[in-house]
Amino acid sequence: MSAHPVRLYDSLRRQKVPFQPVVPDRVGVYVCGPTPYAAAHIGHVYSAVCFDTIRRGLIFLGWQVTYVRNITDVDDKIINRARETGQDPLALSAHFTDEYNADMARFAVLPPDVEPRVSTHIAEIIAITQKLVDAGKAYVVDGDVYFEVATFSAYGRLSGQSVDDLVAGERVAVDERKRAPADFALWKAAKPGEPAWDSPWGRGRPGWHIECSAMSATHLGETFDLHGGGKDLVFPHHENEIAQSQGAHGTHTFARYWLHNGFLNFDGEKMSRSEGNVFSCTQIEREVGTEALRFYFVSHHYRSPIDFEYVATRDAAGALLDVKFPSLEAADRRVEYFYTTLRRNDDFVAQGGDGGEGAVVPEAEQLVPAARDAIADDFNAPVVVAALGEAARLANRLLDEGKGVDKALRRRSLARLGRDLRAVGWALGVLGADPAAYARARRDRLVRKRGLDVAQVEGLLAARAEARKAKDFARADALRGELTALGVEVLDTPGGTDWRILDGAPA
RNA sequence: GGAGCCGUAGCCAAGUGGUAAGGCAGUGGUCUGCAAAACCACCAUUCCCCGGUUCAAAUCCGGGCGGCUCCUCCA
Repeated sequence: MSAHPVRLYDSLRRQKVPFQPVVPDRVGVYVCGPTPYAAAHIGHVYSAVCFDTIRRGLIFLGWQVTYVRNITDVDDKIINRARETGQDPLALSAHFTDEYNADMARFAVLPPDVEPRVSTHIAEIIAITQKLVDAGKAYVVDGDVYFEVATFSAYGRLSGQSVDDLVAGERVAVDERKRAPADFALWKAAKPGEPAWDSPWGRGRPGWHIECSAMSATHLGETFDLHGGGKDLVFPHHENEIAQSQGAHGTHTFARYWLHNGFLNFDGEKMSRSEGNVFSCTQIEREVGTEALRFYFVSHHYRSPIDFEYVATRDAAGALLDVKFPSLEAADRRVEYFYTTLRRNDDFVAQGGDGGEGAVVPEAEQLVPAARDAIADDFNAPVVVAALGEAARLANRLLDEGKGVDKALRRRSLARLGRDLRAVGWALGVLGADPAAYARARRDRLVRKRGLDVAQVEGLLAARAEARKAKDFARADALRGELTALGVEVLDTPGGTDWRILDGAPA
């Protein structure tokens, strides 16, 4: 089976274009990963989820994907943090790398096929730097090596900047030793206490940017398919990568398509520690569950910025007491709907079979092609989410109204819908859990948040069951009222009475 | 100062030339001892404003207004 064709928005061309791979049916993807110097926050999650969803989408469409996501483990931020805490910089970044990967796994982000680190690619970085020096595109000053931007005429094409404007807008003090203000470091001479390696220019360490040129060439080749990253990386990081890579390897090499995800904003403001809107992965998991965040993210197109809603309760001094995420709670309810549907569907198929081979109702065949079309059109995940909703509604309708439909046809259709909901869910990184496990985890989380006494709830439920059995509906309703006051919703089903936490109930 | 993005119903959000997906909330209904869940129906003559191009514009062009981002090693 050959891969389904894809159209994608290329940041460099600034338009949607048909994707042409270097090698048929294969895609090499390089995504700029984290610089691990502190715990990951939901901004990291958004970036990781955007490209994970693109990766899953490509796989769903039949492409053989090689996914490379680097770790920048040698960097000023890491060195500074290590100095503050008295740790070894590489040990510190290794620690936060492990934490980062564990955090991303919670949000169903697949591990990369290759996860290269700066510290293990020093030789490759030196080699490409040497190539640039030899070609007269970089120069050495006091053990530093700088890329000379003037040697690359296309500089600024990706970001829409002109070199002259960059000089005019320069806000940081210009290093007088550089030939031009826009020139940037490929290699930095060692300073005391910093990690350093031997090089032809003396001991030192790589500058920022060069590692991605070296590592992408090493693992994907000098020309590869897709390069991704956050919009903030367009300038200078990606611009510099292009200049370095093409300077070293030739003009028409490097990434054939550039993908950039939008940023997360918070009530119109940028995320920052001082605003108190840097939310951790653990905090999200505790408040709304990880799948709610993933579902919320894939309900937006990856290129659009997300204005992230939160409601903070603060004390008189302005310190944060509590944070709520209403839009994530809504996403969690929607996720619950899908799992409830899957659970009903699973039970139905498990009890009476899948109807064997044969046709299904026509609407039940629409989910996969609809998802395929949406993914193939610049990875339009929100449209896939809509298609999932249509399919779940159809499943519920078939489950509700069996009469008038051929028995085996109905079973086949439902079995098909159950499979396809999961397959398409996989493409978005959602609906991968066991429905019962999801329901349990959700209830446990809400019980914990509300500080509910489960034994008390179960006692009231038992009493109500007695009353109902005795047809004492007045008493049953009174008990329901008590449970409602506790924030518990009682669900009478043919299979018995279940309960859940009432949404919006007092904490 | 330079570069770029965005403005679609009460809210969230697709749609980039062919006559407004989907979700939340809301209203009515089916079902139910009562509920909930689920399902059905209704819910933008219109896409920030003003011009223009076109047989046709939310989509293209010009001009406003409003919000945001990058140029600060922040994902």
